Amino acid sequence: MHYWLMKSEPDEVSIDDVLAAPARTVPWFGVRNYQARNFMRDGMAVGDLVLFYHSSCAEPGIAGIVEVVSTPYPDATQFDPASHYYDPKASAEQPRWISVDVRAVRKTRLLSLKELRTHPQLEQMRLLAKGSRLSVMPVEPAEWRFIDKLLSA
DNA sequence: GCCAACGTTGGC
DNA sequence: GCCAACGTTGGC
Repeated sequence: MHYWLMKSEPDEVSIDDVLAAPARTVPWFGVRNYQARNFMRDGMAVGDLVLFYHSSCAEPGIAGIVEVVSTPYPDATQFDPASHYYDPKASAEQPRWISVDVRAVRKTRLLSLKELRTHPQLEQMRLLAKGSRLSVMPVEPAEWRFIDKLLSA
């Protein structure tokens, strides 16, 4: 059982969109960074819990919790020339990028980036590291427990 | 729109 | 394999 944080632009896919999807489940597609991909490919398992983070928006922060409900499979958008995420170097025989399906567990209050930065207990969070741009990253169990407490309070 | 930080590309 | 140029991310 591992904990993760994944970033999504709410204009593309928000926590409300996940809640509104059939079976509250959506494919997580569009990851185009090798480090993020490797976390998904090598580290994620069905049942892992994920902080759903809204990025590139007015109030960036944690907006919900989702759960990994599939093993990794090829991201379909890499094969689609019409897609923003098309990758001409990927082929069906040699896919380069993967997706996992995630299901909404719950929407939370918005725990903003600003608030996250105020807690010394979270100083070491990868998300808060200078220059951190990963869209998929692990969360330490102690960090998860602390954040879970903040979200329940 | 700015810009810091980081990743990728491609010539050599 | 180096590294300059370029592209992207993402907060502000």
